[in-house]
Amino acid sequence: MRPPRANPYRDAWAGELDAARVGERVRVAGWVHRRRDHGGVIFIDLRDRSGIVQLTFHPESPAFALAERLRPEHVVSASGEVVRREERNVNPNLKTGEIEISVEAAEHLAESLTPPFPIDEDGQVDEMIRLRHRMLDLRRETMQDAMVMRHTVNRAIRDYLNANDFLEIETPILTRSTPEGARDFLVPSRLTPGAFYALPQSPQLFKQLLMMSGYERYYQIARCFRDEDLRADRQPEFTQLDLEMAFVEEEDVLSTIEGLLTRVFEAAGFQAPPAPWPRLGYDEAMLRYGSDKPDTRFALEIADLAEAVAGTEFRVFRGVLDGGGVVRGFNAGPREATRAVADQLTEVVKRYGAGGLVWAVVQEDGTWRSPVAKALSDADRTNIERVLQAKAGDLLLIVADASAAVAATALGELRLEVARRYDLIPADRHELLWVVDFPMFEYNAAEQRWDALHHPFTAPVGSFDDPGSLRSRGYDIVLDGSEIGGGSIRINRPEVQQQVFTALGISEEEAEARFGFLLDALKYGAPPHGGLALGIDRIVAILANKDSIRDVIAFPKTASGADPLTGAPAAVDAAQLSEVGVKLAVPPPA
RNA sequence: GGGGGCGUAGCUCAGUUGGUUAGAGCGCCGGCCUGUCACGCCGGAGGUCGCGGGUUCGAGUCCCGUCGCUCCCGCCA
Repeated sequence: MRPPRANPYRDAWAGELDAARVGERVRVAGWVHRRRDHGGVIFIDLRDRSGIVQLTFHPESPAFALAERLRPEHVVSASGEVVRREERNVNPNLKTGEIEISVEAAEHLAESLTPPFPIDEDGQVDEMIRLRHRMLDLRRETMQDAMVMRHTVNRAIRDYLNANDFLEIETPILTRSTPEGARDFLVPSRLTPGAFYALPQSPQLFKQLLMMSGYERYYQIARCFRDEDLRADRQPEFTQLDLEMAFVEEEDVLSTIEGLLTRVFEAAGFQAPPAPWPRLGYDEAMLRYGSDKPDTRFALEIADLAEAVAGTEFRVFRGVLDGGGVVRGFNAGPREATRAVADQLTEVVKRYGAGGLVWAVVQEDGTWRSPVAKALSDADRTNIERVLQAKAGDLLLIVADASAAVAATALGELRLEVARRYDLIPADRHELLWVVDFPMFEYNAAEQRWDALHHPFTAPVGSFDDPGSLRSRGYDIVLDGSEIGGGSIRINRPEVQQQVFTALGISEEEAEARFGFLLDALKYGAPPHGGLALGIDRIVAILANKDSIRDVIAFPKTASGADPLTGAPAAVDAAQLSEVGVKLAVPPPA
């Protein structure tokens, strides 16, 4: 860090002092991190953003009386000589451990209540308490590191895109509902009582309009809002790098993002695998990994077993196959599968809708230890072993289900569970890949209609005569089994856009009412264009090795959408409601 | 909307089969201490056992309800 401008508070960063400064007089300022009072000499670890330095107060110093009153988190400015510590007093655990400041004068700038939890340790404190006192939580080194990491990522993004002729343009926060599929946050309009703005789920339509307006390359680090239930990796407001390019096809966007993320990784201190990264078809991803965001840091690949058991008499397999279902499985490797383990693994596949799990351990004599050992013929077992490349001791896990999607998801989650349980995920490696060739639509059986898998502005490939066979020009980027972004080449012809709306069951009138402005824009010369959005919170969480994106957001919400620091959301007074023309149908919260 | 886990001192936790006055470590306060760096030693304060109800002679402990936090399913890119 550059030296701070000298003023009455300080002229040096605490954490950057070193032996080269010995003999100089410096002034530092910050918070009391720890205090060690030896009666005759008092040591204060002074913390600022740059780190920690030890202040030494001797009894003959005029500042000694002040040091006796200092307590953790008090704010103090101190000046004195940088002195080299005697050899035996050097602290090798401290960056500034070779020196200390012998304080000659100090000013007590602020006192502090006793903090509700320790600032100087990295122990697990209840998250509710951390969030209620977030200003203290953010003082902790691990949180400062996370915020710096986030800044580093944002800066690398801006540097890269600015250098590649992108324009940073802001789009509205008060807008109208965009059809990303999630519930909107609504803001009542005072000037048009009874009407509501929606907070953007993404800047999707605006960035497309910007392409049509001729800006060609746009980006924005954009706040997005979705009123859905929260998770460790989902907040009601989150941040995306939103990006769009005109006159491009898939490969242009993908290679731009590969360059960008390589740069971001480098800035964060990680080596990204060399680009281009693998492009994996959606169908293949679902078959081999049971997921549209496969974690390829470990193998455990899923294989189709329909052929292997084509001649089976085993009722479960026979019934599923005859009914058009699938039988798939994977080799979990040499595992000691106790009854308890098998039960727990079965629970996993059941949670995702599968009827059950077939498991088997191949024994030294070639027989199977398995509940279904007797139900399967020698040929069945031999064929399965061949496809799954089974060796003695291997645990084989098989799911049969009428629905290929259910079997895929169940096995995909089981694959992750096995990897976690047996510690098969290398902690120090990062894997990036693209998933491409998504279906354009998926059938929503409950509502008896087609839904867009991506969003309705994604360019389709194929014939609308069979909506289920249409592919989209969409792509997702996956990091270590987390979807960190996605995008597509968009529709740039109005008649195609109308076809998609029709296929989705959106009438011309409704399309006109909701997205008339987009359809209009398409009629005035829309260039081919496409782009992508990256989830900044998730990327930073992975790079900072945090389990929850809350740990990389300065002021996040709890799982119930509340902010314990400010008390949001909160009741508002009657006059405010009246001004915006809103009457409550429920009593306001206390 | 559904399922799991958790809630005891400021923090992290222990608390037996339901049994007297609810404990520990850290932190805090006071005293001592001139080379510590998780300083040390001595002493002390600090509790609506989340909240409400019930069972019981007696509830931190059992039951019912409720609130909050959290993880997951649904939902959501």
